Order: sequence, then structure tokens, then C-alpha cells
Amino acid sequence: MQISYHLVKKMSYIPSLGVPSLYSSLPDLLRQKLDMLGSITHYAPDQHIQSRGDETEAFSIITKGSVCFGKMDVEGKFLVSAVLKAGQCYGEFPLLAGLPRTHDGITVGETSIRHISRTAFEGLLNEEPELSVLMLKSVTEQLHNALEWIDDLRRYPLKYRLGKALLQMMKHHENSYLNINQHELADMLGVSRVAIGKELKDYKARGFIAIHYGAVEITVPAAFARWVDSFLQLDPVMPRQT
Amino acid sequence: MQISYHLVKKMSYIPSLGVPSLYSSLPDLLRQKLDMLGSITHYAPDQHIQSRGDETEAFSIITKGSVCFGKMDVEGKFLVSAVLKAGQCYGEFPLLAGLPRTHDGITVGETSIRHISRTAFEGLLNEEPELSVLMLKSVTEQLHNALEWIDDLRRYPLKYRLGKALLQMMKHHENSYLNINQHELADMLGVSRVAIGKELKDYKARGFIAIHYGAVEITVPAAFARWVDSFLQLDPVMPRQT
DNA sequence: CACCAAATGATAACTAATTTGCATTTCAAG
DNA sequence: CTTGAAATGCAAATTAGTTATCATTTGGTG
Repeated sequence: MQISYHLVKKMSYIPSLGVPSLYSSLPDLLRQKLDMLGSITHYAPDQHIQSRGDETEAFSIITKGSVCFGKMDVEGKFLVSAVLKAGQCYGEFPLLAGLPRTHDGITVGETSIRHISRTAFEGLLNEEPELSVLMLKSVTEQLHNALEWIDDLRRYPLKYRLGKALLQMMKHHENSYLNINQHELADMLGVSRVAIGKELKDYKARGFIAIHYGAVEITVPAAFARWVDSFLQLDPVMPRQT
Repeated sequence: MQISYHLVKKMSYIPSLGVPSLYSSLPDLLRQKLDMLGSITHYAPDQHIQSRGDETEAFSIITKGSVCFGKMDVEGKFLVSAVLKAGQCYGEFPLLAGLPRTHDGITVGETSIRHISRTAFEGLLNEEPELSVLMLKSVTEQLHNALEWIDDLRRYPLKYRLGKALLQMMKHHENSYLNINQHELADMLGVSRVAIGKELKDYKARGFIAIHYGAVEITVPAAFARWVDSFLQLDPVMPRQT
């Protein structure tokens, strides 16, 4: 099976579709209760841990390493949807929406995952109503991100979306030197490497960035942000800081 | 303010992004409790009931009529995201994700909405843990739909997506004569009317459909479905019937 | 330091979609 | 039956992206 591992080697990108770190942000008590449920399975790197269509179900918490989720089509093309790392959870779709597995999942590096059965999970959900509210918040955030992503796709050109993604990454890593290559950027934004190359070249010509081997450096963040914002047709909507 | 009301006049379309009818599917007890909270406001047709960015918050249940949600950009272009009708709820983003209003909302026809304050809503959420689990399921379904939609956008051409949408509508209305015009289809799929016209013409040339004034008729549903499926590169994933 | 794999750069041919503008058809209301 | 608004049909020019191919640069490894 041939998979493009581009995005897989690095992690924590996937911009607007960012998945909140549910487990890590849980109150201690809940986290302790979760730690007592299910059991941890260890996986080798690049191991296929689930396939779209599987009828398995569990609430899963990544305790070490990362998992790359995506969909493999008949031609063997693998589209990455998200890369989850330690502290993040998955399994909501089988458990809550009555669906089979919706994504293929492949480990990135040595990975450990705590799998909690439906029974145990539902038990905890009943016992700790707070958990369902927290999950509800987490899923709602993800839904909002996904809807914004769809609208961005319809409304803005790649030139803007790529700029926005780079700026978000910069903010997130607090570093204007971004260790991500063009192929990964292409996966992230769902376009071809050529298209990314073209836009980066254009950014560079405008003096906003420097292109390195496997990295992009935003040389004048403020000016770049201003320029990207000039595309904005919609006021961005941000969560309250609480 | 100039708005394209195409999608607005009809309702219940918006294919894969379909929002589950949370309120209608609630157990009687919960529905009764909700009915006792907040109060109902009546709106005239085409009334602007909220704007993206507003800091208002409430859990809202549409009791009569419909609301068209979308985003108006600086150029006055309005992109429809969803049209919710009686029995459907909204307001999760301000309440659960700490966001301001994310969409502009415009009533479609005489509309009544029950607005429930944050306090009252959170009270009920505490009192009835079942509610949060049901909402969690509903939001999870929506998230799944949104993610599939994003992947469809990346993977399939309009020729397929339009066919899929038409077939879904046919199934949903149990009628192969679809009262929807090309402009509405364009809004639904996020493309131009011209593009829709071209595809429909192609479908027609293949003998699958007949094009009417303000309507599309699928003349040979089985053959059309087979042909559309031939594009499929991914097994569709369906919720269990329970 | 020589080599190889990975990453980037560049180009061409192609495709799907857009925008624009206008002509034609259809339906409903007066 | 006429008229006007809405819906459809059609074509041209343009754009943003694709795939494919190959050359060049880079950086780590034996």
C-alpha cells in the first residue's frame, strides 16, 4: 500500500481543522477516571490501525505518538484529514453518530492508544455528566472550524488561504521560521505542490517570506499579515478568551 | 441590502450539510421542559434576526417558518450555509464554543422562534444530562457531514457532486420531480449557475434527466444512480438504522 | 567528499470552473 | 392576450487550478 506520508512525519499542523486537545484540557478528576478505563495498546510506526468502513467502536485517547487520519480511495490516493497527537481523542463518529469508522488511521512513529469500550464509555458519560458537556464543547468547536473552512474554500483564493495558514502556524509555534515543506503545505490545504510553489514564489517576490529547504520563513510578519488581511471580505470570528 | 434569496424561498435542501432535527427528535419529557423555558418571538418574513459578530447568545428553537443562515461579505455577496426550519435548533456556537454569532440569519416567511437564555439553557443541561448527550450526538452528526463534504469537494468533480445531491433530494422527497431551480442548485453546491446549467445539460444529453422551468426531473433514477456511483472512489459510510 | 534521496523550481498542456453579457423561454398576473 | 419578471440557454474570455515531466538544489550519510 502506497501512502503519501508527507504530512505524517511532522504533526500538529492541519490549520483551521485543528482538533482541540480534549483529554489534556479535562479536569483532573475526569482524566483520572478515564485513565482507569479500557487499556492501552502499543503500535509500531506506520501501522494501519483502522480502516474506513470497519464496524469497530471505541473511545480512544492517544497517549503517545500520533495518528494520521485520512481516506484511501480505490486508486490508492490517500487524502489526509487530520493528524492527532498525544492528548487528543477520537472515536466519536462510531460511538455517537452510529457510523462505522469514517477514516483510515495510520500511526506516526511509536504510538500508544488507550481504547475504551462503548459500554465503559457510556457508563462514564452517565456517571459524569460534565464529560458530555465538555465533549459537546469540543465537538462544537470542531464543527465551527469545519464550517469556516468550507466557507473559506468557497470564498477565498489559495493566495489568501495559504497566507492565513502560514500566519496561523507562525502564531501557534511562536516562531516565524516554519519547519514545513511545500508538499506538506499542499496536503494541508488540499491542493497540488505546484500551486503551493507558485504562491510561495509570489509571496517571496513581494518580499514577505524566504523559502528554505523544508521550511518557510516569514520575514516581515506584520506586513504579510496586513497584506493577507486585505483579502478579507468577512470579519473573522474569534472565541472569547476565558 | 441586497441578498440572493434563491435558496431562501424553498427550504430543506442543503444536501450533505443537513442539520438533524434535534428538537423534534427529543423525548417528550425533554421537549416539554424546553417548551417551558425562554419565550417565543415572532418575526416578519425576510427579517434580519442576527448578524455575524453579534455578541448575543441564546439557544434557539424554530417553532414556525424557517431561517436562512449565511454570511454576507463586504461586497454584499451572501453565501448561504444552511436553511433551518421548524423543529431545528441553533445557537450552539455562542453558547458552547464561546464565539460571537457566526452567521447572518434571515427569516423565510412568517417565523417564530423560542429563545432560551444561557442561564436557563445551562440550568436545563445540568438538570437533564440526557440533553447534553443528545446534543452531542446531533453536533457529531453535523461534524461528520461537514467533514465528508470537505473531502467530497477535494476529491470529486461537480459532475459527481451534483448528481449525488439530486439523488439525495429525490430520496428525501420521495419524488423524482424536484422543484428546485438552477440558481438554488448553484447556491447549494457553492458553484455558479453556469456550471450547474452545463452539468444538467450533460445529464440530459445522457438521457438521465429532463429540465423544466424551475424544476429538474430524474427520468431514470436507477440508471442515473448507477452512473453517478461509477465515479465513487470511496465506499460511502452510512449510519446504522436503529 | 561523494553520493543519494528529498525538496524545490520551472514549464507545458490541460481542465474545470468563473464572470460577463445577452438571447430565449416560461409562467403568472393584469 | 399582453407584458414583465424569472428562469434557462449559450458563448467567449479568463482564471485558478490540475497533472506530468524534468532539471536543479540541498543536506545528511557512508
